[in-house]
Amino acid sequence: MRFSLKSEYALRATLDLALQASPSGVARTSDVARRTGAPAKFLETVLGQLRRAGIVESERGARGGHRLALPPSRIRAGDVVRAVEGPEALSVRPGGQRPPPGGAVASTRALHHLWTGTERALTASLDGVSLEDLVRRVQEASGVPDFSI
Amino acid sequence: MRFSLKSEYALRATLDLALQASPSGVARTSDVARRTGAPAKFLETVLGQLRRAGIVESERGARGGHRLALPPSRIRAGDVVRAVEGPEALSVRPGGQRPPPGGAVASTRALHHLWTGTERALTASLDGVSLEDLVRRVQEASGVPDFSI
DNA sequence: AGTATTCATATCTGCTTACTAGGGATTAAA
DNA sequence: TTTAATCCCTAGTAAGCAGATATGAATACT
Repeated sequence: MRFSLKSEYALRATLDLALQASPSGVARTSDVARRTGAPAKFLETVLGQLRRAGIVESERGARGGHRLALPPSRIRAGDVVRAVEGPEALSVRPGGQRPPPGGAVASTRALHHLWTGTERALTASLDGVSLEDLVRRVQEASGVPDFSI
Repeated sequence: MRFSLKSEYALRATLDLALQASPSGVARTSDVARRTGAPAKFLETVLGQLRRAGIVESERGARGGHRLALPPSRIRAGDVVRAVEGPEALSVRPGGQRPPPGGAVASTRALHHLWTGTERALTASLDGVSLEDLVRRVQEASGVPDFSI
């Protein structure tokens, strides 16, 4: 049930762009890659997905790069994850949209609620945190060691 | 981020055993398989994992089969999932136990909180529902069509 | 023109999921 | 003793996903 590293890279990258925060400036993929620890070539495709999702925007050519397309307060962690993992990223229900096998109607229906509740909990957790919240966390953490982990 | 069908089968199977509820009786794997829609041979290994986890117990030989090893009120959905998927089943943090790449310390730490909170939400959701709750749901559902889906 | 950068697509290796198949050993009821 | 069942192990397979890597085209600054 792990999220993929791709989600982690996407979150680190958007958080990195939020922290750089030169308002009109863009950051090169290679720099973001270095700062976030993501493989540069892999991050390139990740940033492409984020762009097509409208979360970042890019400038091409020499001096090109990426910047956030929205204020950090309007980008939720869930948005970033869905952008790179697809709209079903937060669906936990096993087997996808497969129809339940004939005999198991009653128990399948009872379990339906379980999965729905789980999905809601997951969504609430990731959509309850914005990039702005994460930026604040990073700023609070610098200088003040965090022992609450 | 889906749970595997194995988890679904394990939950259907334990729920099935809870519903059969002939107190000292056991149910054959083939019968459970038929009622839950799980492939019989696959379910055999699933029930083996549940037995080794202490959630079901078995009797061998003719007239053998499985029954719950605990009262339904003491078996949580999360227990069943962990039994078949391993103790890390509810960890969502990407990349497993890999140490964070050097450059990304600040953002990695901020994201650590995000994943921890998400994990807590997931765990709370699955450990907040017992087999007894699910049995009640099934019983309420029989006769009373459920439109809250 | 030359260089730096993003953009698009394709490819690759290894791992996991969800099975299917088969068979031998053990246990217990009839 | 026969039969019915769990237990345990091996093996294989088709499909998809994870985590990259490769190549080249398009674009823009100098």
